[in-house]
Amino acid sequence: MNIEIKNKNLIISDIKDFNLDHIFECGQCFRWNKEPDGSYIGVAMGKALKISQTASSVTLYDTSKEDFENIWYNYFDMNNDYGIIKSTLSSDKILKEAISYGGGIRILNQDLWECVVSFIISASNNIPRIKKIINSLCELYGDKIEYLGNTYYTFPSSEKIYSLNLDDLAPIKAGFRDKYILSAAKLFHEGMCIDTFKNLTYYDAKKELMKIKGIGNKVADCILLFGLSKRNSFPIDVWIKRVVEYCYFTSPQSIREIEKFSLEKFGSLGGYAQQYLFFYARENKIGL
DNA sequence: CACCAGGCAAGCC
DNA sequence: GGCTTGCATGGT
Repeated sequence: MNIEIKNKNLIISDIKDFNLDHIFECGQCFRWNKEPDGSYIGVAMGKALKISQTASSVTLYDTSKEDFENIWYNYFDMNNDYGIIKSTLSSDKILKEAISYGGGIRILNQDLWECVVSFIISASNNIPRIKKIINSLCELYGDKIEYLGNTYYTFPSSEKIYSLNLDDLAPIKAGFRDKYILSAAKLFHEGMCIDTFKNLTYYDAKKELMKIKGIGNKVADCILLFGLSKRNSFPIDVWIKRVVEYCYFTSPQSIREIEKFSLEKFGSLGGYAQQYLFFYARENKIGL
């Protein structure tokens, strides 16, 4: 990986296993949008960013070396060798096939609080509407950012949301999930934070997360994977259930069975496997 | 009109 | 433990 600054833009050359469409369309994040020119603009970790890619390089617009090193390097999981992960998973025929479509996926290291709220909103919902609800929440209660001549909004802090009530949240149209968002804000107000989970095992961290109303088995797994770097986590949603049943079984399976399957098959790489399979299924490569 | 969408909580057995 | 039902809202 090679870095240079040119006209305030930060350009990365010699970067492998990195594809913006794969990264942003594999269901792990909700605040990145594709522009007509193929670039993406999003807000994360309190910063706005436009990012584009050619065959040989990635450009982060109007971005300092400090922001790259302090924020985006870790956010895009650049200190992680996906070549090894992919070759290990490719010993499985199905995964090898899935990786041939989504080989540029990277698991983003996202903000814990944003993950908690975003995946509470994701329950029994569809991705376009999840994005819409989160965007409304940010426009209403986030902080303004000016970037490249446009206005963007940060994800509102837990304290900001703690100061709100159900009527305040009504405009974002979160439906029955609004009260769960407030319950999460209450626990964070009472001290829950990234350090709460620092030394916990996957299972204990999951139990802790599920103290929040609105966080069950699947939502907890998403937060563990994207917000707490628990890469063995294998979130099982309707898509993953379908693709696993279709590719590895001949009949419907319980969630328990699929969890057991993931643990035995993918082990500590479960999270990566889940992302490749999700992208594979969503891109409709197997007619699900 | 019914049915579904990255599920979950509560209530039942 | 596992199974069923109601839940807000918007799209097909």
